[in-house]
Amino acid sequence: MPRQSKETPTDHVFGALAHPVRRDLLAALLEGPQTAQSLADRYEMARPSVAEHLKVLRAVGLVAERQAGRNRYYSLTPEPLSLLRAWLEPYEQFWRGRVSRLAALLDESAEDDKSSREKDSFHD
Amino acid sequence: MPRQSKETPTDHVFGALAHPVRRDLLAALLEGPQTAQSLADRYEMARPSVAEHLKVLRAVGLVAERQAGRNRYYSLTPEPLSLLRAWLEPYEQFWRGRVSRLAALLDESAEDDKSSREKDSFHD
DNA sequence: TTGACGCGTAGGAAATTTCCTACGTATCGT
DNA sequence: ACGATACGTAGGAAATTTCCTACGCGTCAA
Repeated sequence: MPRQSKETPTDHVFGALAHPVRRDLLAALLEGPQTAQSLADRYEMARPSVAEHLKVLRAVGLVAERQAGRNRYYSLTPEPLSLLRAWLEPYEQFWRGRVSRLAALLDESAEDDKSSREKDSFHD
Repeated sequence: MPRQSKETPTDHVFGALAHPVRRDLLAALLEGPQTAQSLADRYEMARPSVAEHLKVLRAVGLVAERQAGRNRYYSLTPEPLSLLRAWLEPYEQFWRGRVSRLAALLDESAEDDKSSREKDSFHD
């Protein structure tokens, strides 16, 4: 059964980044535009396989192509990664909340717990 | 062929986040600790399947378990997401660089490089 | 033009992932 | 103690992903 047709752009970005080879390709493109062949040589992978991965990256807008004669250069267009940053935000907020709550707890317990020297853990 | 045993913690985090259900589970845990059963009901999925996903999340440290009698509560521990933020950084830097380079280009006409074979310029 | 080269995609085999039911273990209420 | 409940995991079927070779199209250099 197909998963669902209810995928958001963020879902697609996560899907594109899910594969290590695709992340490696993005990292390689940080150095500048490359052809599929040069990328394939670099990763000891057949060119068509690299092309397939690049197609996935292009579908989510992480990569752009520029035709130059019979060569085709792929370049990095990292804008969609902002979706990833946006996805991250609630969790960082959660994390900050947890930390500050923990700090408050430590503060209180430091006042209440002057006599105790043991390393009591409070997560169990 | 198994891909490789050379996976970094960042690779594992990306792998854990690759599946929409697992991202949904994390989102649900933002509201507080939950049992596998309540999460399963919420997503119309069998409990063992949810348990499997939670196992993956736990393996990368995104989720913690707390036993309470015969119930087991899963809670969010988003620290590993900092790896994701770190991964993001070079791309944001790249993006900022591109923007400022474009601004510079608009400001002044640049000199020609020594690329003699072909014209190689940004046509944007 | 012709032949060599770079390219994307089709088609399919192999590996992986996902999700279920069935089971065994531990805990709660009576 | 006893049954009901919550849990994790095993085992396997189905879907998906990944990667290759083979092919056809367009481009460069003569």
